[in-house]
Amino acid sequence: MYGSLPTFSSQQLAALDKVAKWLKSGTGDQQVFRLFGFAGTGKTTIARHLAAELNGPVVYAAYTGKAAHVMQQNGCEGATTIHQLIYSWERKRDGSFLGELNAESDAADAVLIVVDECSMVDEVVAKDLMSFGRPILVLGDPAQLAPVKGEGFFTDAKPDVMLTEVHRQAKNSPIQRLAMDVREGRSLIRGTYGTSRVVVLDDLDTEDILGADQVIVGRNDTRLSYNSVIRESLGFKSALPCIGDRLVCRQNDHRLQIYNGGLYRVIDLPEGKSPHGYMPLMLQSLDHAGSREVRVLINPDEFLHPGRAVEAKHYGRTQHFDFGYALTVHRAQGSQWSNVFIVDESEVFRASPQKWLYTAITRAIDRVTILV
DNA sequence: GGGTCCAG
Repeated sequence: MYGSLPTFSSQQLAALDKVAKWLKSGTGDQQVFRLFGFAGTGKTTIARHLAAELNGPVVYAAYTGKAAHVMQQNGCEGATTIHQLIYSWERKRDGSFLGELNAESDAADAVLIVVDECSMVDEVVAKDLMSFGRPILVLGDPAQLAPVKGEGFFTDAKPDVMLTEVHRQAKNSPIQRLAMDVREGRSLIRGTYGTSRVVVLDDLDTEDILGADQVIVGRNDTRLSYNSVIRESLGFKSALPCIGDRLVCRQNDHRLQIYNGGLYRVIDLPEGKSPHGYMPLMLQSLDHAGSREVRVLINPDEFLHPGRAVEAKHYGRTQHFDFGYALTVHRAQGSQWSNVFIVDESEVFRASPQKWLYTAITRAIDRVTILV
């Protein structure tokens, strides 16, 4: 198997060594091992490599469906949401769901549980996961956004290992430097940094926005207005999804294997009647090339009246999407794109503006344009 | 004052 060994840096090798030592002898005293690192430092690669050497089942999980899906893409077999892993769900009379800890969970006899994007995990879920008494390796970036309510339970304590060398972008790339500036509290200065730019409205060209692989904003209001403006520029006339439109999924559907945060292109509007005026769409995933098409059913009302509450009986029968040209940083967390356009709304997030902007910038691999 | 997540 040596042929398939990834090339590790000395920092990564030291991390591997520490985690391996913990696994070998330390998990009785210390249930949780915190392997932290800035975005793109190779945390999952290390975890997967260690898992391959273990005798016994390793389970992979993340808080969000999207993060679990990204784990799968990175070779973490069977990665799932923590909710799917440890709870069993019962439907109550009013249509809501009651989750109970599932004693039969695969977590109960795992030799190791690996949790990615752990900055999003809150205290309740973290403690439920720990109640199985199995060793947990948590991966995360303490500089990224915490859950909306409360603190990140795992990122609230000191890391056991902190990876600092970024491999996602080229070393000392402009993106890395901009991200570091923000992380360390310096403010961004208007100008050009390689192919990346920090701009004000006057510097802006439509192509900066339309040419980006993803637009990232802070507020939902901004997201909706960017979505409309971009759709208008692209020539879409209808308020409903059209062939060629870019959509983001808003709720996991494990049966259809679509996940919240997943991006899709509308490739067909199949003819045919659906009950209640539901609208069938044929979609192609934009997150990985060559994936199969998926047929979903949407409720047009969710597009015609965004923000209006949807009746429960309708909700369960359809899938839930929104236009995906612009995303909030909160929903873009865990994803990455080559060329990202950011509308800097960090000042709105008063508790942690630098975490907001850092998370936004580190979504970009090759190029970022930041409108300040 | 602003952002989200999970469950069939």
